Amino acid sequence: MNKEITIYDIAKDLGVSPTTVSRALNDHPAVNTKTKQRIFEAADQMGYRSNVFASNLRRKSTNNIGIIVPRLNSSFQSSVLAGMEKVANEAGFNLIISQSLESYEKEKANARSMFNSRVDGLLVSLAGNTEKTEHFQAFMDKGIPVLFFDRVASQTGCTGVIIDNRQAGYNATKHLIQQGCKHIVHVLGNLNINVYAERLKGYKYALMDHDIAFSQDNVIHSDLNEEAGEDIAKKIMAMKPMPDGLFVSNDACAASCIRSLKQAGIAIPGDIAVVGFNNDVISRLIEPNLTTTHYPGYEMGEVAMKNLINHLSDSTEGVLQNTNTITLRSELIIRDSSLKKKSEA
Amino acid sequence: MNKEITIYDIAKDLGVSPTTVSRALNDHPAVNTKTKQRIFEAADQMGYRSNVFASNLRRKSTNNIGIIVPRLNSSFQSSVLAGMEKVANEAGFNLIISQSLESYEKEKANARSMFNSRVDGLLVSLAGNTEKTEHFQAFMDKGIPVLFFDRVASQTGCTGVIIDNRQAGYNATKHLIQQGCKHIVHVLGNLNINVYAERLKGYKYALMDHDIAFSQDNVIHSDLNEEAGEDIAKKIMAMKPMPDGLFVSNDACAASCIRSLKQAGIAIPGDIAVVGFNNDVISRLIEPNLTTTHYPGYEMGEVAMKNLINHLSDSTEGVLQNTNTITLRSELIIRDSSLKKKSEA
DNA sequence: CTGAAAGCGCTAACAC
DNA sequence: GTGTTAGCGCTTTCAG
Repeated sequence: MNKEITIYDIAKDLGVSPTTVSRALNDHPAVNTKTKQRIFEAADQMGYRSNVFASNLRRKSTNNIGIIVPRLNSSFQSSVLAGMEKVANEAGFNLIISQSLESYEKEKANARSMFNSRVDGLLVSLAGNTEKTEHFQAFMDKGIPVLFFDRVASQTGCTGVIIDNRQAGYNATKHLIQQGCKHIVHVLGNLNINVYAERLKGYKYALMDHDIAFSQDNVIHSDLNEEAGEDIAKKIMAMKPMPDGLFVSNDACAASCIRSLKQAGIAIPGDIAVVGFNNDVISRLIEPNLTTTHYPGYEMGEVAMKNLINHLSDSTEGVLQNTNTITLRSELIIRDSSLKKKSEA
Repeated sequence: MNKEITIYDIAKDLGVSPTTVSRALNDHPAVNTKTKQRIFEAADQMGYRSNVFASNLRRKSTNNIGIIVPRLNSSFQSSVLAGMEKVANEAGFNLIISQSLESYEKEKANARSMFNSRVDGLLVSLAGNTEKTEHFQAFMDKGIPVLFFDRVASQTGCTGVIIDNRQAGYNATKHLIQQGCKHIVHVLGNLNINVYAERLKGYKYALMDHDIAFSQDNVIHSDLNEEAGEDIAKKIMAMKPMPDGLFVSNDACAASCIRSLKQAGIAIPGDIAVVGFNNDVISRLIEPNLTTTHYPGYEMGEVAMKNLINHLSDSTEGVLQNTNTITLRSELIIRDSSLKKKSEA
């Protein structure tokens, strides 16, 4: 393993001081263009690579941004990550990514590790059972920006990038009502997660605004995964007056639910109109095509990362901190799975 | 922003030397248990956090592993990442992740950046248009292990974790033949990518072994995404004797293709039997359910990461380098989309 | 425009 | 079992 070459080697070789080399390599303006040129060439030719640690150690800043997501293998989350990576990469930041697997304990451990790795900023989408956010306090105390996306913590003073889940839930429900549904079941995930809690509110409000009584019996809690779809279908078929509308907080689950219902001979949307959430690929392929809410994952990633990086590079620290919430546009996409009437909503 | 506290502070506070503190914190055996205890308590109470850079600078090793994938927002890749993250996290490594967006140039830039970040090891799934692998030479020269997964470079001496794509292609094709198909079209991606090249070989061999003539006209090159499915459907319907079998190298694309064909009134599998690849969620939801090859993404991630970490911790450097290829089991999952006969293959 | 010198916080010899 | 010392490679005053 041949030895790493340092700015000292270059300096010696060229008969200048290490300081000058350092400055040249960092494109400092106060260095003669010619000297710079020579230094760059030498560095290149000698196979020099900067030692990030020495530099970090001195500057007390990494170029690393930490990201904690509930799961990496989720189509929504991976879109978000893709958007984040693009922006970060272009701005010269590295991404350190970890997953909480929906566990508060793991999230805490990951946050700790990010903290020790001295990330310049942190982007978080909270785990399902996270209730407190003390594990991010250390970051705030040190002035390291923490920004939440999608699954946000409202208590903290941190910025969050979200969609208006309440409105989206409202719109989805209203659409079903307008299609003539009177008895609408809502399937959702952990209510601890703002996303589901808000959609539920939207669902309730929409019912209320259209004089339909809300009943806890029409709310089904679920893991919202593929397997859960079957259970949900069973539950629905077991309901005494079978519902005529179904609003599931996730496309994959809605799709698997539709499959089970169809297998049992129930017509979609004839017997039950179904609305999903996320606008996953699957919503366009299942039959009938699934009405859903377009959820801009990639853009959310871009916006969150841009915002974080702005915070970092903004010398007037804290000024932008006032931005509390950035809400992205989401949109109900109406397809066949919910169209009982020919007229669109 | 309050000052960071260091081992010196702890040392002073406790009247011991920084060395002892350092040793204690690293759980060095040659430190009195009592002293250790005291140091841990002090560290905890003073809010100490280790400075990774100083440590890295000294030790000349990070605990970072770099990962370069073609795209983050791919269901297969995100499964792989999830598997990798799990293993790495448990072993105390951080993941620095970037995407090449299928571009050789970006892959090169990302590799360079990983190199400068001094990752301890690198995991790569190659971009579509990557033909040379010189950009990883720097790693090899420095003895930094590079391990490829899924999309591997055969030329290098690096280990690769893959599935037997040729065999999988062979099995898929053979299955179609056994279902009575005589005219089978194969849809694939960039032939530059081993994965597609190998599957094509498998397809050819299967035809040959069953005395069906191979024709270039039956091979369709595609981006294999959702939109491409429609084009493919058009192309197929335009073929003079319409094919009776279709082997698409990706589920999402196969599914969208099935949808288009069905819309045009073509019966699946009656008129055309279809086989996909990947065992994506979608294969279980499309109608008819899609015959496909189970592609163990999560396991691939786990295996690749475990292997890399073994390389790293193995003091007998290079010994395990001899492992050239690790092949995971993949398996044809037969569903309705290809079942022309009642008897299974 | 350039350089000398100090130090970021940690660890690894080497001593005791 | 503990301490002394030196130095990892860089950046940053401060002084020319």
